[in-house]
Amino acid sequence: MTHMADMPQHIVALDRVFELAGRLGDMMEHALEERGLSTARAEVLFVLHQQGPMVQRELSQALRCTPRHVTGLVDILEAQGWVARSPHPTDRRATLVSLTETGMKAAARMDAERREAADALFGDLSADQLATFLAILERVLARIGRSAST
Amino acid sequence: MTHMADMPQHIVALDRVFELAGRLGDMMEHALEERGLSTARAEVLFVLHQQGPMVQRELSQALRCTPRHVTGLVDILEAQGWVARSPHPTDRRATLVSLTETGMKAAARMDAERREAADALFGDLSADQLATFLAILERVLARIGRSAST
DNA sequence: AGGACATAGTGTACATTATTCACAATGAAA
DNA sequence: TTTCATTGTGAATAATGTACACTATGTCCT
Repeated sequence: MTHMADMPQHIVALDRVFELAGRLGDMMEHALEERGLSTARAEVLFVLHQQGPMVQRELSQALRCTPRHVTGLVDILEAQGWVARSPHPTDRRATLVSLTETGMKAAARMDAERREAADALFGDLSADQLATFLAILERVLARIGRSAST
Repeated sequence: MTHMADMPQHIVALDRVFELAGRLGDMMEHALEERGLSTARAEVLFVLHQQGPMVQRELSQALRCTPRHVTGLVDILEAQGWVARSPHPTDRRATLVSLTETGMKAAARMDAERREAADALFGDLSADQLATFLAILERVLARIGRSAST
């Protein structure tokens, strides 16, 4: 049974990245579920807030899930009043999904909270430290080839 | 519509942590599913490899899931030959779960691959860079209070 | 010893998330 | 117009994980 002390720092770093992401993810999930949102449904709001109204097909590509799943997500979000479906102006097959007033406010609010969280976590680091941290992240990401999430 | 350039570095850092963890998680998941393992089931092997044979109740605590779920996970892992159930020597209610020879080899192999991956990702960083990176991760983790995963 | 109470594992039922496949309605191209 | 592609959705299914009830034990208390 090996003890922590033997661990090369690379592995510790890898573990810590997972641990941090896991904990942050849990916190996010918990915060979202208090508003009746799942991660996937919140992501819909996020994408719509960032990129504006969108056809379901585009949503499915942005979320990397099946069009069928988008139907389900939008069903719930619509029933809860976060988004609204409207007919596409030129293509009568397609459905345009846009944020309602409520959805817009919620998305803006969540975005603000995200910024606050980032500030609370990293805000007191020196510019140098943050730059190093970020540079390493970018470097590692580049190494594994970042195709996802643009 | 704001552009990337406006983003404070804190937020970029937060995003990159998620992006990195997400991509690494996807890679892990993909590697695991080639061996017929899900993340949860692989975690069972991981825990057993780290801490030795264990009663299902302990597994449920280590994995932070319900005892009922452990039953299901062990059912599959046992059917596939990764682990074996044996009666607890003193407590006849409990079931001891241990790695089979196959499971042991697989776990050792996966552990080695994890180390290789960590080395491939962080191996060429200077000691200073790695130390800074790690220090920031630890600091941020400490800030949000690390109760999970020991 | 006997009884009260906690604990370990599992059957049954269920919720959630996400996928595949088939299909109707519509668009686009020949 | 005929053909083919595309959009969204119904129906069925798979994977994960939970809650609750129940049996078989262990433990503790007089």
